[in-house]
Amino acid sequence: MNVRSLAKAVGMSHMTVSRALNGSPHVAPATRERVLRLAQELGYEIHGPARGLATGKTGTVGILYPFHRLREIESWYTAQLMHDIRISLDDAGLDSIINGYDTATNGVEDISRLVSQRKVDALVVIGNEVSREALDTLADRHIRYLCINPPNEDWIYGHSAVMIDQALGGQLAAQALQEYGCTRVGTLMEGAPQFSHRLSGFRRIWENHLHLRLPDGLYRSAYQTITNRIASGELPLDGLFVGSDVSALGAMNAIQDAGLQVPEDIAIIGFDDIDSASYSRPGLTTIHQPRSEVARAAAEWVKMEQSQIVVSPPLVLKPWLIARGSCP
Amino acid sequence: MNVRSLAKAVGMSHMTVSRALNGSPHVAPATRERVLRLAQELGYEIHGPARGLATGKTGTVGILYPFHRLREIESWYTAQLMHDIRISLDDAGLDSIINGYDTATNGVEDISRLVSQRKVDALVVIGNEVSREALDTLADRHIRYLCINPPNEDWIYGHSAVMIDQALGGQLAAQALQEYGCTRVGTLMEGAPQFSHRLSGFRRIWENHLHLRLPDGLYRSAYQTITNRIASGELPLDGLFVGSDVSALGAMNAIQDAGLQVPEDIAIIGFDDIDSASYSRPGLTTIHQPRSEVARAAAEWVKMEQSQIVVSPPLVLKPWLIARGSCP
DNA sequence: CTGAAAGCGCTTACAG
DNA sequence: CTGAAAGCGCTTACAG
Repeated sequence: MNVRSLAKAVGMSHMTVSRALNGSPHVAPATRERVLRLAQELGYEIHGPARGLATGKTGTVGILYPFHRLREIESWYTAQLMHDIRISLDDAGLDSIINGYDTATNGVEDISRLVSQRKVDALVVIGNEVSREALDTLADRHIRYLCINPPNEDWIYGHSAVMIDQALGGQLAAQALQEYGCTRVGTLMEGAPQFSHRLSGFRRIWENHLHLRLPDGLYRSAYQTITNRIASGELPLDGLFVGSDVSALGAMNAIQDAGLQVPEDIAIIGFDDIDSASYSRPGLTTIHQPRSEVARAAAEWVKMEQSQIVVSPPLVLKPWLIARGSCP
Repeated sequence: MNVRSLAKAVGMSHMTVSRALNGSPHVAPATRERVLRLAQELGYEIHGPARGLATGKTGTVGILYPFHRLREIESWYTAQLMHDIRISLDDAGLDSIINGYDTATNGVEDISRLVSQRKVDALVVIGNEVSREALDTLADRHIRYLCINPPNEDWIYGHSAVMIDQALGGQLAAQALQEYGCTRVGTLMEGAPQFSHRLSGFRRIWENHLHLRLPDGLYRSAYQTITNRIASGELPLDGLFVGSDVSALGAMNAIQDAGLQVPEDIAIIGFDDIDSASYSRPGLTTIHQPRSEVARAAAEWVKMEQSQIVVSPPLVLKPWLIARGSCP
């Protein structure tokens, strides 16, 4: 069943059928009606690749996230964010090819392949791990892309992006620990760029604090780091700001398993507000990243971008604090 | 840059170039070399839709999961399973379009659209929520599909499927509670088919038990149900088998928030073995579903299916118990 | 081992 | 408002 056989069934040329199917204004309303009804009855569905070949549009968007296959997708925040973006795109009538990119090589080929092969019309690139070179190359090749939560560096202002004010998030956490009456605070997080920004915001309030650096974002690394510190008596803190909720849960469990009380002995604040932040006991006080707003903005951009190439100025969204039991 | 311009650069017809690119044996090795090198240098990438139109293959697989947009993707198990499947397909050189299907309407159109539009070559349909009618229609239309964790009904044996022995999982949980010395046990889960099977396995060991039915798989429903029971003094149990880890975490928190001890007062066993089962305190004893094996089997099937349509007999994998602190 | 022809199912641009 | 021609970039036959 293709346009030609459908046209024969309707009794007109395949061009009229094509126009009717695509909602062209140059079709008599009665004609359109008949075409649509018969298409429905005969179960006609347009052939995507054929349309794609003729128009250059696929109706599909690529969603790329860090960590090709290097490690488990341990970041629930990313998983949930991708889901939100996919739903938003779906509402806009677009399908999503989801893929990972390798943060070790950060190869541009890896990232641009789906567009080069014309499997997608545009790219939504998630994560701080994307390199400036990769983005510049995408721009040079006139590839349509939107960065979600990209590096908060100055050069990002030349690219389309939706991002969260990471420094503000860190500052909110710092202010909260201050208000809770903490006197000796620490920070625990990876060294990647977004964490540096969270940290710099934190330092606007607390100039002096113990900083512990994590090798990665895994639960067990945070657990181990804190356990070791406590064992060697080197955790003289009453407040701890952790760079992600998963790490914060690891830290909180380590503290409790060592016989200390949260928040009585140490108050904890995480970052992300993933679902399980509310499943722990005590619940995890954390900095909420507005996921659905980000997703909505991404879908908006894709829709706009379909009519014209736009490099909109980066959209910066504000995070906020969610208070739960891990702080007094 | 298309095959023709590449052919001109190489100095031969576009057909030879096409053959070289596709690894046809009917090309002189030296010729192939030159073509591949120049393709690389000039940054030639094949045009996916064009190849798709000519061959009928897209190199893309659709992964469908339940709950189109009806509710949050609260099932981490499903999220992680999809990720595993995507990685396996990626290893096989296939891209993945990820989409949801609506379990309320269970419309076949909803599920078959990607294939009808030729956006994907095959479908991996996840979940117990798919209807027999939907699967039969897929078969009638000669659509290639594989069910992951489909209903454990007899009729599923006419379809390609990879599934987990749900009843065995329930039985393992029952045996464990028995070995731990529990005397009055209960079960807590939704009414959907896979849960019925888990329950039937459980009943092979325990004929008498309190059964509590959940309206859905959300954390808060389990939390609320248990909290209400305890408040009204109607939870005379020392062992509880919960149909999913998310619900089990809700139940465990409700029990602990009510001042009872896990596992001293009540032992708890969940189902799925999601990441956060090991983040809770105590850790959650649970039935492990072999996710990566399922993912690997799915990728195998897609590869086989590319050469021929096969309705392989359903593959049934065995779950096993993971002991953590929520049982004595 | 290599090439000229025809076609996959659509749409854009040009006629009427 | 409707139609005949040409083309999107590839590949599958069919020739040599």
